[in-house]
Amino acid sequence: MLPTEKDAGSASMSQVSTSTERANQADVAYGRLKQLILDGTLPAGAQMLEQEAATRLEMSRTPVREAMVRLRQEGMVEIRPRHGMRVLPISASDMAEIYAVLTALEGTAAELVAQRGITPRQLAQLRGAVADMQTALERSDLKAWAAADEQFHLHLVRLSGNSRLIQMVGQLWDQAHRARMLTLQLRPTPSNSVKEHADLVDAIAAGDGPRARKVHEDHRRRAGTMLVDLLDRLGLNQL
Amino acid sequence: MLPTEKDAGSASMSQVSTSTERANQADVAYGRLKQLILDGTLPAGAQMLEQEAATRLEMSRTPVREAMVRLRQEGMVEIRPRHGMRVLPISASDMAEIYAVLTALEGTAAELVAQRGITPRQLAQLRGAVADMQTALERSDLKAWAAADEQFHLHLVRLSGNSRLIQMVGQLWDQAHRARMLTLQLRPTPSNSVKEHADLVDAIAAGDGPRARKVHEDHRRRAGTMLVDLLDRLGLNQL
DNA sequence: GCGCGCATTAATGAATGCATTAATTGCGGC
DNA sequence: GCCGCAATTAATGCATTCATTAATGCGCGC
Repeated sequence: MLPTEKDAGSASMSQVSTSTERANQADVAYGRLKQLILDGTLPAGAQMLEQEAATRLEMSRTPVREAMVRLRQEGMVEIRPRHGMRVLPISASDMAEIYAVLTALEGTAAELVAQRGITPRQLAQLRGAVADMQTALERSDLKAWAAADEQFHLHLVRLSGNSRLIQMVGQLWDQAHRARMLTLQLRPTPSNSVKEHADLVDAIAAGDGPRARKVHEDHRRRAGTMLVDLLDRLGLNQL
Repeated sequence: MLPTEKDAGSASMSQVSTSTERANQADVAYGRLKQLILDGTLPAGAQMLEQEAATRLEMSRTPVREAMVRLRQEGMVEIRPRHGMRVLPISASDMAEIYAVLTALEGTAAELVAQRGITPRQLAQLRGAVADMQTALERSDLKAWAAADEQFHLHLVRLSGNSRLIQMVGQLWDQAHRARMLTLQLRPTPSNSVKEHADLVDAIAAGDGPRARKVHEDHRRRAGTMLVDLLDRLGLNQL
């Protein structure tokens, strides 16, 4: 399940029907609603009734409801009878929670990748993403940096080969996505980013699982702490 | 969200309607179907059509379908058009995957608990579960041991206070539950179990986060390895 | 203006109906 | 008996309908 164009900008690993790749209406609704949330069209706290969504997506309420149930299970929305779905805001404490779990999961992913070993092509992919990050920073293009950063992490987690870990990480990314994008221009320049990622790639290339894990956990922990402090300092509680 | 009687034997943190605690039919269907899976009534590979489930649960297909979608998202079943839902079997490699993620998450939970500190009452709860495990082992009652073990882990993860971590761990527990129960009488006597859990409680009581994490990760890693080896050795691939 | 009670409205959960089509069955030919 | 094809059946996805009831609006009294 690779991201399609529909998922551009998102690390979501959408679940689709098992038997065929023909998208049913529920899948369409899920993808469309999720996109609205991830790209900020539906901001934190926004509500949308089943019938509104159905009208907007030009389908009946049945597939829309299924989509909303799925989004609820992913922690993206809450569903309140007579109020439809409401996009769950992300507070600083949510972010702390997300990053605590992400640190554990991605650290494990890094360790698994190092243990499994990595092909030259895969290594080139990771190094390529690091190079993209460097290029972006030289141009002071934070947006491109974020995209390259995301690409790096996506490759990394995928390489772990643990489907459950991949799914869970994807879910957390989606929950944090909007807040990360909204704070992108507010955060300090990630000047150590390139070095940290490169160190991780080195540890992986050396097959050093414990080191890869530590390097990556430290990286994720620092990023999380930075974001949480930023949200706290700016009093941003509903992103 | 505490386990209700309906969830006895399961660590599932079921998601219910937000606004009221009045269970709607979809919630009922979800709980009932999940119970059938967890208690082995619906074994690995078992299929159940929407209409069969609807008939059995004495409701229409609509809430049944929602329940199946939720179970699918939790990794408990797959849904194949015209074949209904099928209970996903757990293989040795699935178990390896589950335990790799559980080790990461529960290790983090242990660290969080130690960092947050713990009340005397909470400490007594954990020690109580350890004592229950000891009592069960003295009686060679593996079933009681498993229940006490599960209670310990449930307390531990809850005490982390990280709702996302709690939900994810619960999901993995549910996926592994049937396989763990089915192999309970096949596995070696968990003779180090009491000591390992007691060591963990000591680390937590001492507020030693890194130590708690390490003790618990080692514990979980060993348990996972033991189970995976057991499944491999016995050629059990569809539990 | 405010609060309360009643009437009305609308959103949902669930049931039902329908169109689509995958799966099964039956038949004929070899 | 086996295979292929056509007909039939049945499971699903989806749309529509209906009953329930929470939410809203309105009117009245203070």
